[in-house]
Amino acid sequence: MNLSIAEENYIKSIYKLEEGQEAVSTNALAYELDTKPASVTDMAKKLKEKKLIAYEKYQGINLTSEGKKAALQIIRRHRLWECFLVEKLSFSWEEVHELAEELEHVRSEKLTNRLSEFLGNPQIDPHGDPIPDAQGKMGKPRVQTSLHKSKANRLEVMAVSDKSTALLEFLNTKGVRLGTQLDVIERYEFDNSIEIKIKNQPAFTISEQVAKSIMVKPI
Amino acid sequence: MNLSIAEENYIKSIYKLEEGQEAVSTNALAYELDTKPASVTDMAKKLKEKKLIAYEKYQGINLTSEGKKAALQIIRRHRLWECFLVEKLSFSWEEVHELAEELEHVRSEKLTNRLSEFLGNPQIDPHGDPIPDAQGKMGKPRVQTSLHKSKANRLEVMAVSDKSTALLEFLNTKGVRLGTQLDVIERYEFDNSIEIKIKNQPAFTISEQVAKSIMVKPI
DNA sequence: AATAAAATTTAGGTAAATCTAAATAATTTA
DNA sequence: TAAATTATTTAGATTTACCTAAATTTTATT
Ligand SMILES: [Mn+2]
Ligand SMILES: [Mn+2]
Ligand SMILES: [Mn+2]
Ligand SMILES: [Mn+2]
Repeated sequence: MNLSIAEENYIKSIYKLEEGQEAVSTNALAYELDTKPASVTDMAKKLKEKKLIAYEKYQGINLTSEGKKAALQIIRRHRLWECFLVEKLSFSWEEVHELAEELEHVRSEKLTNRLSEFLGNPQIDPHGDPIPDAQGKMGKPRVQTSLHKSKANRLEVMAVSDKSTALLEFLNTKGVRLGTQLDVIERYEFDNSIEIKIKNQPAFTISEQVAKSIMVKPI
Repeated sequence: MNLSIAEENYIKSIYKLEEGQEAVSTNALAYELDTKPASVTDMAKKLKEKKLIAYEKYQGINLTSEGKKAALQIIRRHRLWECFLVEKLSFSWEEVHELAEELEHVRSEKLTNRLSEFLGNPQIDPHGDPIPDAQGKMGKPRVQTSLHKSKANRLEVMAVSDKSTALLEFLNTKGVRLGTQLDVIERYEFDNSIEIKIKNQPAFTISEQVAKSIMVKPI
């Protein structure tokens, strides 16, 4: 199955949006890919033709097992390149997503596997996301609780689900990175903002949106 | 100037074919890019519009200085990725050209310069070709003599100008690599084949075509 | 259940990068 | 130099991946 770059980007986005949901809507996919719903409908027909998705008019989209396999390969490449950029080329975690967005489209199993080996077969990427292995098997995300939902108050940062440069830069300035331990000082009901504190640093408040992006586990 | 992948491939090929020639012909470029002359004419109009080439109907193509600058950036990326693949991921010299053909299109100066640094700012790639620096300055190829033209008989292999997998694999089996020293045993006039010998190995004969691809310097 | 609103699809484009076949220009050969 | 050959360009399609505007279907709201 030879996929174009556009097709790969669709497959990857469908995989991401499918998580938890029963089907991916045309509008959601258009928003995720920064394109128009009409374009999504066009592509849906093509991907159905290629048996990568299940799709019926007005019924939303699901990956077939073929499609899932393809998605996992793309995600594997994306996350390995992110590791490479951070660990070997000293990029910061907010810089690597965009570059990996292009590097992920170089389709060579040999390259992918050699890269993985070169990096010591890493299990998680710079944002805390698990990396599928050569067979496409991916460890469950180690945490499924966001700081927003978490009940506990002594927490460790395990992953960041929003990869936007702006958010990751914000977290940099606040000293929040993977492995950071923090205490919840206060949860404000009226806007769901949270005041948190990292040892030896002044406390600060984050919005609901930020709290939803920070994945944590209780210490 | 934002170039598409197709435009970058054209620019790179024009740069390559321009060497020595006064202008690049439509047919030569079509052959190099494995496309049709009519497509080349179309693209020539577009690249002229973008001021990357000088082009008049029936007069052939030349890069402008803008175009040359672009070409050198692409070549820099191509050759740095080839180095990476060979030196860090243990690829063999015949495997890297195709992969670099894709990796070269990831346009990020920061990535390119970090990669160069990571590799120790290499000056030549795995095929013996010089790597342009960040400013686009490239050392003259260290040798311009092919084994075919060379007069001397004790020679060192400095580069291989044909990057086809088949030729490079052939050279592997014969023990010819960068730095290999060899003696010319005999030059056969009737077909321009050459019998050569590498120390401690049986002599063997190469065709004119192969001899033209091996760049050498006298020891 | 009827109507309004929202989501999705269809119809009919466009732009990029190709192609084939035909026309034209340049070059070579006789 | 006229004819033949070769090189190049033009004309007219095709495919991919988009788009806008209009039509249709689904879902939510009276
Ligand atoms: Mn991508
Ligand atoms: Mn990531
Ligand atoms: Mn290329
Ligand atoms: Mn090379």
